[in-house]
Amino acid sequence: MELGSNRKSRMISLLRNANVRITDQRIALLSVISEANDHPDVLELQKRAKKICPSISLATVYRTLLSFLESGVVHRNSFEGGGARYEMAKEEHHDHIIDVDTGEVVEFNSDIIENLQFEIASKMGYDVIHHRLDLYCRKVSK
Amino acid sequence: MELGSNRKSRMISLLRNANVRITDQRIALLSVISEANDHPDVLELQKRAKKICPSISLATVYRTLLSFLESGVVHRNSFEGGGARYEMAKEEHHDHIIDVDTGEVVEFNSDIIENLQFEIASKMGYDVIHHRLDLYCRKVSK
DNA sequence: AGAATAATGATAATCATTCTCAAAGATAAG
DNA sequence: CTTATCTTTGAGAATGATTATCATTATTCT
Repeated sequence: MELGSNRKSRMISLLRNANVRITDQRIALLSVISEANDHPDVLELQKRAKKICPSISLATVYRTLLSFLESGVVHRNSFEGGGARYEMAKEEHHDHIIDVDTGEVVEFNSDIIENLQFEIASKMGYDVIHHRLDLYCRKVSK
Repeated sequence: MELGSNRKSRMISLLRNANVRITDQRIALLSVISEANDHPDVLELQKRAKKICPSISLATVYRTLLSFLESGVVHRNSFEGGGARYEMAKEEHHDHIIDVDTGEVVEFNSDIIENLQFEIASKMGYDVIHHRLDLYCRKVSK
């Protein structure tokens, strides 16, 4: 599979900003993550990246995800059962509903909850560095 | 170390309720967990249980924790970094503040947040099966 | 282009956890 | 209290996810 040169140059400039070398595997992975609207795990990301860069190894996927994580480009979600799942970092924080039957993930956010968290932590003498709210749910049978 | 017979018989009756055979390792583990007011991991639990039942193996700790988990006697917390940490199940749900510097865990609860969660899930067509809210925090430097 | 430096692929190592199975222990019936 | 039955245990192997190692290859700088 070929990557549109428009998309490709967007990936390259993102990588330049992150101050890392431009490689085919990084372009492929970044492209795949930014294209995804689900929350794929490492194996799924490798599978998708291979369509663009067939040689990409699992080690490189892990390494690259870690560096993306550290530079704040992606977020890592460690839900119960199975490995970590990744998504593009977004401006506003959000939380997750995980469908316990299908593994599907949907996002939501609540400023009220968010503010209550900071209030509670503050009252107890803490600054919140980061936080996670996961709702393991089942679809309501109508 | 010897277990007071008072404590011991309390453990035994808890185990009888759970409908499992009474063994020294189960008595030891249950005693250690119900005594703990921190959130120990598996290795720490084995270490503490060994003081009461020196022969207890890691496999048995894992197995027993799983059975306690399934019968609802304990809760398992999978915080970031490191293995799962356990605590006695309590009547009311609570959430956790994890000190990112020390690993120390403190509990809190907020009915308002709790209710908002259910409301949000419901609005999106889901029933909440279980949920977790973890605040990774740092102590405010005064 | 060539030297310097960083990234890659393959695989070994690590860590947490679960599985396997023979031996030991607990429970139930006589 | 002894035997027969069925469960649990301990030791170590197996698994799954992730990270480390290292020689080879690719990227960047001059």
